[in-house]
Amino acid sequence: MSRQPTTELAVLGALSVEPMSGYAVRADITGTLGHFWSESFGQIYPTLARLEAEGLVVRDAEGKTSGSTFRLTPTGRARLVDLLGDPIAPSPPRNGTLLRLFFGGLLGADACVEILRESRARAEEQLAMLSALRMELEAEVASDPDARYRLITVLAGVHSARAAVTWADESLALLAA
Amino acid sequence: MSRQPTTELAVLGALSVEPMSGYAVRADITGTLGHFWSESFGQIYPTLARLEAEGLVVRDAEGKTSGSTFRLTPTGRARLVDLLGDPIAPSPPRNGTLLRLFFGGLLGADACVEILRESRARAEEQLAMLSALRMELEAEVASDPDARYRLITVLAGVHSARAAVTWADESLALLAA
DNA sequence: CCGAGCATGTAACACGTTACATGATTGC
DNA sequence: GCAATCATGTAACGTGTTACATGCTCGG
Repeated sequence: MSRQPTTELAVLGALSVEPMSGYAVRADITGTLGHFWSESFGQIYPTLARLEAEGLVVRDAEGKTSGSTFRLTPTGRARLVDLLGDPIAPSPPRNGTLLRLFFGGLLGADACVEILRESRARAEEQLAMLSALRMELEAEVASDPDARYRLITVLAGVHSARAAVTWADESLALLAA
Repeated sequence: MSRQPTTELAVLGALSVEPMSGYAVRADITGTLGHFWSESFGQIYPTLARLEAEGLVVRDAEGKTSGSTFRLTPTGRARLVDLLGDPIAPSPPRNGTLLRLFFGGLLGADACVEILRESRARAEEQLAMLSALRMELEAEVASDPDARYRLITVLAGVHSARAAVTWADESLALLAA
């Protein structure tokens, strides 16, 4: 495996919006990309250090008061565009819920019903949250065409959550029959 | 992290259907659970060795002719049911395609359209494959009620693929506007 | 006899999380 | 003053993949 710079991509992407501290990068990623991406500090700080060493970001140290602010260099921005151009190998699927349901015969119908109900509830929550986000973004698109890209990622979540709800319902009906 | 025995679960599950070699376990997982699970040899063989040491599986060595066959012991089966009972922590989401699209403004609309078209094509393929599987399983359910559980996992894939197709279409329309 | 597929395993590596350690700043 | 949050980092660990090494068997 010739190295898959997904964390690097996420970090550079976050910094492309505006310069910020490592801590803020993490907050930004959990907040804004939260429904389809995640990073931990243990990844972010080493990555930032490496990016700094490679000249893709610079650190504006503000004395010793608060932490430093990382800013994308022109090289860094170019690198980001490069990375966005490369296709990302899809990660092998690993869905623990489906794995359990597949062997549902050993577990019993009641337990499976429970699993499905939980899945449905989680999906419904997601759906509500993302639907709200979707409306916000749809309003934003009028003034900022680039908001469409953010809207697209939210739409993916909406469709996926909706599918999960109808799947759970259909499956529950199947087990009830 | 108190250890997440997902591989163990998958291996025990595969062996619960019928005894087989490690090689066959891998083939079974890629074939039958392929659309929502994956394991590599590097995981399977060490796991089998450990399970054997713990007395959860036994190895029926057939001389030196072909490889050995692994069989679930009663303890192993009990352990499988145990594992199926435990809730599985959902893995943090990491969707590379959405990550790229989120920063689509830097990449350009044409490239994003290309990404969406590819996603759509992949989803359509999946949909065709799983729809066929679905029909097979629906026929099977009449004679074997336990086939419902396998059907449920296929339905999940069908719904998810369908959602992916409509999402891609909607997003393409958004970028065309 | 030779190549394809069956079969088993190991070693190196990549990736990611959790837990820990440490300290500054800010609002109550 | 104290708690919460901002901020930076490291170390240990778990988990998973890829690549390599090795040998058998069976059909053509």
